[in-house]
Amino acid sequence: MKQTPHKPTASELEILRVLWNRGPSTVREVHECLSEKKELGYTTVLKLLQIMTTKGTVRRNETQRAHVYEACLPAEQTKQQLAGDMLQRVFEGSASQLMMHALAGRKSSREEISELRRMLDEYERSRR
Amino acid sequence: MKQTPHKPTASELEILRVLWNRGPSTVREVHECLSEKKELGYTTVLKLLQIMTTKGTVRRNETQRAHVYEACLPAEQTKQQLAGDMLQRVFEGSASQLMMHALAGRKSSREEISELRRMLDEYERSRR
DNA sequence: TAGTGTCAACGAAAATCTTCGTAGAACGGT
DNA sequence: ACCGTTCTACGAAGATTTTCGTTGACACTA
Repeated sequence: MKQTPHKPTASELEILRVLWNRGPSTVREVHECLSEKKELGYTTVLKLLQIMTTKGTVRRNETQRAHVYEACLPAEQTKQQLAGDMLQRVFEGSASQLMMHALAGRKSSREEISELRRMLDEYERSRR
Repeated sequence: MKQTPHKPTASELEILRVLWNRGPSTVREVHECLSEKKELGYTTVLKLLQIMTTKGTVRRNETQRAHVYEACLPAEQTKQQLAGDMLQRVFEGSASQLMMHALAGRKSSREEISELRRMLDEYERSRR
């Protein structure tokens, strides 16, 4: 048994995002949500959710006929894990490197920049 | 034929990092470099490099008996692609979200914070 | 209660990734 | 010319991911 949370695959992440946005949902609900963006079979979503259940990524409530799925971990925690993982694997732990490459190749508004500064201030304040 | 560069897998990324650090290298050199960190067969590295060659991730010079491999794209470009990809897939394009999650769960030095500020200044300056 | 639609379970195919073993070519020394 | 070493090429096994089709349970309704 692995105790550390599994790193979600690309497809799993799409499903997690739906669950984080909508809260606990049935397969049908998740499927409808994803179908808006891309073609995808109902049973494909079902299977993914079943696999994620065995992995412990999501849990389900079976009291209703249509089982209700829910992410085990809050969005914050998983996102943090993903960002931290990339930070290490790609940028050798340098957050400024990560930011620089994330900002490069996209037009960031002045608002975005000030938002980043504000977050830095806040982080620094809370972090002492 | 896909024109857009392939997103490297985890193993491919490890190899790319060696090539970026060392510059053009033979299989043996890459293998020795990776072996320091983890157990890995020589032919495994060879195979990976052969696959990456067909994918167009690396190119090789065959004039020597031991072929010399080299990354096709500079580190900057690939890292930027990876960071941008995560930015979209995980953080819906919000750079400040990405930054906060990257910083969370690790003790960042004051130097790192000022480095981030400096980087923002520079980005803003160049960006006008 | 027979028909229609919804649902989970199962299995399985196809694609991709990861890892090596083996065979055979090329080379360097004796 | 022969032997051991260093290489590449080939193939293949096992794991994981992604995608569905099919089946049978369940439930609503006419």
